[in-house]
Amino acid sequence: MKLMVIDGNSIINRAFYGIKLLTTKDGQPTNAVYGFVNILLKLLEEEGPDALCVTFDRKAPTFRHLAYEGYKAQRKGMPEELAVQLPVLKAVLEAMNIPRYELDGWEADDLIGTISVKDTAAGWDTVIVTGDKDSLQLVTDTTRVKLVSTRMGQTTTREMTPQAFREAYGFEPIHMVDLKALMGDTSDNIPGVKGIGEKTAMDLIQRYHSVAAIYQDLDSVEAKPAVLKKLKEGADQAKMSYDLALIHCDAPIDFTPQANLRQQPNTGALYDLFLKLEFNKLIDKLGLKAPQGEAPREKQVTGTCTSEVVADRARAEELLAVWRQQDSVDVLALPSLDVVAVEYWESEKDSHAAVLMADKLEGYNHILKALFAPDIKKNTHDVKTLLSRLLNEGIEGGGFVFDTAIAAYLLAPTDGSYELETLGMRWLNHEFLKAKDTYLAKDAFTPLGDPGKALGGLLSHCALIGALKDPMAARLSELDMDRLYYEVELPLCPVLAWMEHAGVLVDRGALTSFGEMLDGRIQADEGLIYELAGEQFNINSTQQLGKILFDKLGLPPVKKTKTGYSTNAEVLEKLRDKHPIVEAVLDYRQLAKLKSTYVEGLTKVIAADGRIHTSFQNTVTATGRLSSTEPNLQNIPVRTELGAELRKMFVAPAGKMLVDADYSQIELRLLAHIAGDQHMIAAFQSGEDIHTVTASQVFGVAPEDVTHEMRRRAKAVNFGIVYGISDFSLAQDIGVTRAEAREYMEKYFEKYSGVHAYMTQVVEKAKADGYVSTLMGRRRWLPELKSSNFNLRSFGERVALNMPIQGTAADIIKLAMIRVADRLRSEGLEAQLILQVHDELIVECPEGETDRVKTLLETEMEQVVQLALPLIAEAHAGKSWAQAKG
DNA sequence: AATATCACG
DNA sequence: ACGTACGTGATATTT
Repeated sequence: MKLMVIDGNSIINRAFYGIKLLTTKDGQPTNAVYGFVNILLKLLEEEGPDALCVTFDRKAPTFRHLAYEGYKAQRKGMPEELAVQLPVLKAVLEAMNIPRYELDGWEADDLIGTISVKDTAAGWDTVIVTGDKDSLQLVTDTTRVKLVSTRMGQTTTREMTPQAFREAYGFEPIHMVDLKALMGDTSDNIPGVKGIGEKTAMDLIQRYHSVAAIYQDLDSVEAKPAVLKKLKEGADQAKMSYDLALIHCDAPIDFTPQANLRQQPNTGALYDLFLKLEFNKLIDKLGLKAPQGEAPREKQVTGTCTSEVVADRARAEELLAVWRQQDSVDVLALPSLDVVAVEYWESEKDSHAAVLMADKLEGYNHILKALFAPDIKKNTHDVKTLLSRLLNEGIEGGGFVFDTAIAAYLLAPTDGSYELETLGMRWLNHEFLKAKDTYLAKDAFTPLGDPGKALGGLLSHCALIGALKDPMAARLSELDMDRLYYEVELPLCPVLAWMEHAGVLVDRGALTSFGEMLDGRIQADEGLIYELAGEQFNINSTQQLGKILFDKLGLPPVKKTKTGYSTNAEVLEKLRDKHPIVEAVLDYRQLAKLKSTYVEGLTKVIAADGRIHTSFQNTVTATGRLSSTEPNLQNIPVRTELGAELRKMFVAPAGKMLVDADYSQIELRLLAHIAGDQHMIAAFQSGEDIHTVTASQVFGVAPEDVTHEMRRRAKAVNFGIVYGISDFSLAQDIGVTRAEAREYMEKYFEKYSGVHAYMTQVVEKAKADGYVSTLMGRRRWLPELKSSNFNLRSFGERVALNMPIQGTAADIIKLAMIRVADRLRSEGLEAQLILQVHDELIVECPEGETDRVKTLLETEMEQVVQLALPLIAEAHAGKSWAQAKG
């Protein structure tokens, strides 16, 4: 029979430091508990013990840095985020019916020792699970130690049996105490003998086995005179350290292994706990169910839902008429649009769902057109994607009044994914089938799949949209995001869908020949690099490149990454003069990037119409910006001459033009406005170049005497401020000393005192409120600000500075897009918005509309909001993106 | 799946 | 004393 005893404090510590900080949606940290439970489950599977228990420290401080207050024995220096998780872990253990041992005045180690001794006496084997090496002294033929370490979420264990121990240390496990007595252990506050380190101590214990043996006849000990002297002087320290290191196996606890036999967990209690902790994966993995007796909202969500598969045209028309009378109906469609579920609520409780299927309905396309017309008000999940797909089928959808995906995004913009089943869990405490297992499964609605199950999933998710709408809408109102939601985010969706549908024309031939030119130059670089390196290798492998540059050619490594040498452009730039290969690698890198990411990447996604149709993501960024995927058209090169060539490949079709309008310095202007800084506002109102004005202030010279270098540095300061800069990073960025950088910043804050005041005030307010927000009320929650981790907290502070600015710029251009699209349409222009690049809009229009479009863009972009200073947008037209960029 | 790099605002 | 700028996405390599 086998008992597993876990060192609770040690393992929760390892879990805490080994797993990145996780929190629930209200900011409660959970990573240590999560890690502990996972380690526990893994070990149970690995060992399959017959009995199981966990021990915890309750020991008064031995030394200075341990604090003690009643039962809450807590190491001083134990971060708050970890301390609050201890009681949670204990509650989880209780729900799992795992016995716990803790005793005032005793450390977890002592309890473990006592338990292992009693275990052995009872004829049981013991497995000790801990992260600390102290317990190794307990290893015997019947007691093993599993040493656990957790890094980057990965847990590894090392098994210590007597043999393994002897191989590792060269003496018996019991003499671990003696080793510690000599060498000490800072983490446990064991002083050891002054001046004796690991090497000397190991050597002594390997030869003499114990402290007692060494001190019994110190004169006969063979060692360097210096060591002997230290031993002699440290006799008291050795004795005391021995006592400290020795695990006491006589704790007064009532223990029999039989009392710790494995028990089934209390699944109801565990479910409740894990739900609160948002351990949804664990709930799934353990197959936990809600406790009996309360069926949370189940009735309301799925209980009285009747459903039908619409079989004929007449019935469809009948339903369409009913839906037109509803305040709103819930709609959920497959990506193919071949199956669409529509549900409406006949009363508070009763809902009816209809399923439209392409292969069961004549005139299906016509019915979809009617359903998605504006006179039927609809709620759905991810309306932008739906509208985009509808456009591909020739249907212009409208009448969408609520989108659960966008609502979830505005309420928690850092969550990253907003799957319906996850929202169901978060908002309704109810577990739903997963989309991927049902209606989005492979072959879901074909006989190859499980059509019944697919339909069930689709209907429950459709009903879920309806159930989520009210609580989410209420929350949006509560947080003052009504206008942002209903007047910005929702109306932007059709605009984005149209942009995706329109796409941008690409000159495939030009792209191909550009690629061929690159190929030639890449091969030349390759040859040169191999020759200079004296061998062939994979230049794309940073590891192989590092070996060549720093090992073989002996260049000085500038920086390390966690896997080896850093070889990034910043490093290579510093090594440019040291060896001709460096320049060749830099050139190769640039060319390879252009070839693989842009020439090849873009060629792959040119559609049949010769155009590229990106996807704009509107529920991704933490600040409210859009992002662009498959392909990303928001990072097409422009900064280098060669890269900018690519923009010549984005063209207007015959008879049309591209018009590109971008905001001038929108983020700095917003900083001036939000901070209410009179000097910066005045600087912008004067119409002078802002970086030159800043340079003249910081360097104390007249604007006309500002040199190119001064302007460059001032520009870096301006940008840095928006990002929450430090003098260190500014110095690094512009290549001056830290002191100089600090001086620039001081001068800057002297002049722009409003900006300085804003920077301190916004962080303070964020700490008090727990969030920051933009001009239009977009929020980002900042639990990081409460962290005891300096880096994390500092990050939170920088985000608090930056998000209101970047986010307000995002709000503004989104509203501008809606206005521009509205006006283009209402004025009967053929012009079409096709791209957005954060502060830049691109329109394709007939040549004859060019001037009107330029003016329209500039006006709408500038007039979106009235600030304490003007917003400036400038438009240019051309036959290609390169030309239109101005 | 994680890491390093580099393209953009 | 800490460790060092905000927000994205794609590619290639390595595990």
